[in-house]
Amino acid sequence: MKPFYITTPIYYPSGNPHIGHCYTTVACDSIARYKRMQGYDVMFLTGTDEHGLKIEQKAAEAGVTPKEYVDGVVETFKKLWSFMNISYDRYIRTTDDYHIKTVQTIFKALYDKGYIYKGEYSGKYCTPCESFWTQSQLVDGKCPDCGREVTEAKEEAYFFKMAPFAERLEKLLLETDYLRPKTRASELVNNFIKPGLEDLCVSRTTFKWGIPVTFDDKHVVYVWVDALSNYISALGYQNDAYNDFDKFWPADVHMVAKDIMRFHAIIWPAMLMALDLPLPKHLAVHGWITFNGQKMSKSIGNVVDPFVLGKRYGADAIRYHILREMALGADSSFSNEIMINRINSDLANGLGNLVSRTVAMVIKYFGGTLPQERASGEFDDDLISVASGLRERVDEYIDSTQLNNALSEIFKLVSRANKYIDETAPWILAKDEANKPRLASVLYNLLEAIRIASTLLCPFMPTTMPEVWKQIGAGENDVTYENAGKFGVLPSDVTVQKGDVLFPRIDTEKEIEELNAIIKEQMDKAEAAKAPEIELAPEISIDEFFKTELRAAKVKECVKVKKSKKLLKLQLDDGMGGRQVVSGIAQYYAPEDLIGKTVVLVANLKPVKLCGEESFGMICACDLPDGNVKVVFLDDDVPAGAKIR
RNA sequence: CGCGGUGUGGAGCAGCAUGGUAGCUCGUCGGGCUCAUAACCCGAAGGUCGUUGGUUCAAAUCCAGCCGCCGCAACCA
Repeated sequence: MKPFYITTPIYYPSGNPHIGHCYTTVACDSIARYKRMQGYDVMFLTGTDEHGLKIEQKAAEAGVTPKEYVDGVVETFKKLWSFMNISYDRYIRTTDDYHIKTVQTIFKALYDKGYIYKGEYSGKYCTPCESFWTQSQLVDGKCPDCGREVTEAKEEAYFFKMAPFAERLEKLLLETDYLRPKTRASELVNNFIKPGLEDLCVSRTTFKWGIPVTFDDKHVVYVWVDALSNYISALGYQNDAYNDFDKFWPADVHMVAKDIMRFHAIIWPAMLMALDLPLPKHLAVHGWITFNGQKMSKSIGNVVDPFVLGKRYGADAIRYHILREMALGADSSFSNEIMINRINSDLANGLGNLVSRTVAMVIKYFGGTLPQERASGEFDDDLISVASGLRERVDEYIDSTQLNNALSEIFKLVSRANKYIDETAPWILAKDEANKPRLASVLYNLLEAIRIASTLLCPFMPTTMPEVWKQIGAGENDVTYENAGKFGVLPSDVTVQKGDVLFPRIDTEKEIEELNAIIKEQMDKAEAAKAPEIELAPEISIDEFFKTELRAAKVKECVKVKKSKKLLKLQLDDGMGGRQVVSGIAQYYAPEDLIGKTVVLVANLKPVKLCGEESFGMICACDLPDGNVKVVFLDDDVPAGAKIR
């Protein structure tokens, strides 16, 4: 049997899984099931990436050890996967012993080969939090966690050399079909490879919740080497837990969402190159599921809980919806309306109703068992050709990871079958005993179309399709991949069975109302949860306050900084000869809104250069809860330069 | 002039590497049918394919400029 290896990313369990995790996993699951059906020996891997500072902190907040904390979240992930009927073959946790062993071995090997070296990591450091932050992580130039001052600091760290792989990476991205869709390849090359790849910091000394570096116990392995290696450690690379590496590596498909594309398109291949291992065949990148056009975010509270939806409409309906809506690469917008419409029109009205009316007719006209006599007729050929060519077309879409198109192709057959009923009008045939052979033929053809469609749909909706088979009288041997390519497989005296409604039609208005109520409740909760999080910065003395010199200033001129989206350049009359300030408020104020206004200037701030423009100080503004920003305006009779205290 | 994507009937999308009657799903309206989950089938309305100019017998499709939106990079409110 030919091997087939497919992976989801390992998810970061800093919170519970949402519909986005669900999408990647369901997509991989459908491909894995399809490949198994085709006869491949499939390895489908998913798991969790359990180390890092954030987990350490989350655990501390909850008052448990990091391991206890992740154990809990992992439980929830596994519950969801079982609920969504995910058929993973292996679940890797980066806290598993064998994975730790592999990571340590890899780290050492890269060090011995000279690809990892000891250097210094410099950045902004918050002493109380013992954390390094990058410039962009800082909030108001302060520690994003505690709001205190950060200092320029250096720490010892290990680095992974990226430069040696630049050329090969560029080729991989531009000249092979590794990246799917390929449209983003040039973006990656232009932004990261051409300017020169920076060496990657691969160890930390500032937190402990990670895999120790064997030859330097101050250090733990930082995310890259730890997390990405899961794809090979899970096969037993450099460990004794499994022995599947030779069989399954290189992977056929790594599927990831676009936010971690970079790591899988650049860092992971570079690591493999350094280890002299073959590269994975494909990296399939999908977009985000946006909610009513907005990015889903826990803080907004619009995160869609797959449990809630699944319980209402069934796991298969959710699986179908997200797979059918999501095109490779592009974002897809999720809304309750779209989902309910989709479920109603495709599953209830299309497929479910087709099965229901066909089975009902076999029972009504033949007591449930078709007679042997047949008569073919008009319209048969077209239906049969659509049905028997379907498997081949679906295969192609699966192999290019276009699941939405695969589904749409299958539903063309469903539509064709519904039309065939109208064309042949079985209820009229039934009126004349002489037409019984023709009638039997029509119904048989319908059952066959349903058999083929449902066989090919089974990887996508594994719970419901067996129920379809029961109703149309298809046995286990009738619904194989092999038979999905043939017409005329069911026995000619097939017996059908009336069953439950497969996909109940959803009352759109009522459901939307109820779902909106749930969403609103969630958002309120998120809002409420936010409130207690407001923490004041540590107390300061009045002397410390006076270190900040606030002065009134008049806005004389104001223009947008061309190169940036957020910055405005202001010329201020500060009563001291004037100065230039650059302020990040272009998204909230047009330049003309500010000219002539009196604002609060922080006058003794260290000058900085932003997007090439020098800024001498800053102007004060308020953050609003909705994310908006309001500049603090003074009465216009306050003279420029007046000191504020 | 940082990099890239995108702009097609009310909504969501396909078509664009190989120019030649603008297509699909949903929605709307009209009709048909009654086997079926008020489902199914047929038909119609609705688009100067962001904008300007160019190439061409012919452009949604090729070229150039402009505008809008999105993402990455950048970015102290």
